Amino acid sequence: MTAWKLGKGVLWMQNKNEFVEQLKQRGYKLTKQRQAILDVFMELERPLATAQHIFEKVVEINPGINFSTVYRNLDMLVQEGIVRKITFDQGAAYYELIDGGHHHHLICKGCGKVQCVEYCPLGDMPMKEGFVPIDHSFEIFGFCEECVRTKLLDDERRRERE
Amino acid sequence: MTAWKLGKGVLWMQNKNEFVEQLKQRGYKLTKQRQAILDVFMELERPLATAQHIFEKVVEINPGINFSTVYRNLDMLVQEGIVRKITFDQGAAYYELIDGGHHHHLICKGCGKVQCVEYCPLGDMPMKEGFVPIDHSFEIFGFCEECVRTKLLDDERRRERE
DNA sequence: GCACGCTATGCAAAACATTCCCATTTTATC
DNA sequence: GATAAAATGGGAATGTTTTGCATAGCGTGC
Repeated sequence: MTAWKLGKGVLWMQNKNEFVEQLKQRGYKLTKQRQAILDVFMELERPLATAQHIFEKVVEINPGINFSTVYRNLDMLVQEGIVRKITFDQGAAYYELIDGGHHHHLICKGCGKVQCVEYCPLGDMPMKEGFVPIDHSFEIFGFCEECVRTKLLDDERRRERE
Repeated sequence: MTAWKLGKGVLWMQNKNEFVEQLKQRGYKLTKQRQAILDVFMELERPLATAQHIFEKVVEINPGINFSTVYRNLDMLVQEGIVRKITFDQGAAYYELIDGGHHHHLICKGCGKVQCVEYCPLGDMPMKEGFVPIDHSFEIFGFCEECVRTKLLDDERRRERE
């Protein structure tokens, strides 16, 4: 239901209103900053974004917004189950909208491209007796088709040189 | 083959020598600091440890060691395929010995206890055409048996109070 | 429309993990 | 023991995230 999945403008706004209603009902105030952050999430061209990335986008809509505000609202959105926070490298955390769909990611070590996969391992996994799973992470790192081609070419050139 | 898995003292040292040989062969020098770090890894009581945790343990063996040295050697061990680095929360990264076995983790959100699971989802997952997987992460968060009991009791008490 | 209470924001500083630089020390080799 | 190369210690720098506090802005009741 976000840009990179459906690309249907109408739905976004519908969803934004839903979100706004949810937030109001839970006692949150609707500030310009929050709206800007939600807007940015709705229009992300890639599934995952860092706080930095989101901040940069939000600044375009609402110049003068502070980084703390972005972080505070990201935390809030995570708390409220609207956004998922995932970390897979030592650097910055990534955030993504939870728009009904649960999915995992193929992450290219070459170009950084992220693709979503529908398969979820939790069903196939024999759960340990007594352990109650709440959440899980599953990310696959490797090389996408284009990068494999590039890499193979590079390796070939390197061998020629040596 | 580490303490928390087999608990057989003899094996550790055997393995340490193996490691040391491997490192020497690859052109690394055997410093006191490196030995201390390896020793610490062999004796970890839990599978996952942060750089901070490792540093603290190493200091006991080799006081005066610097944090940079620990980080540099952790990087080296990861590079050489002796240690795996995993990140699942925004804080510090975790390190674990790769002692032949590939496994994933059940991480308790209550007490922080980490249990290893042998199941690996990569085989069951239909891989996207053209993508070449190199590495992956799969961590399950939830509550362990003890914490579930505690949590259930807590919830009960809370309901009684309200 | 206005005042009020509470929440959210901006700002600056702190906290934290990690990396980098460089002078000095240590290791392996001869 | 001398030497070259590699590793270390120390401290500063970096990048991300959190925090405290004064001020501003939102939503509610009048």
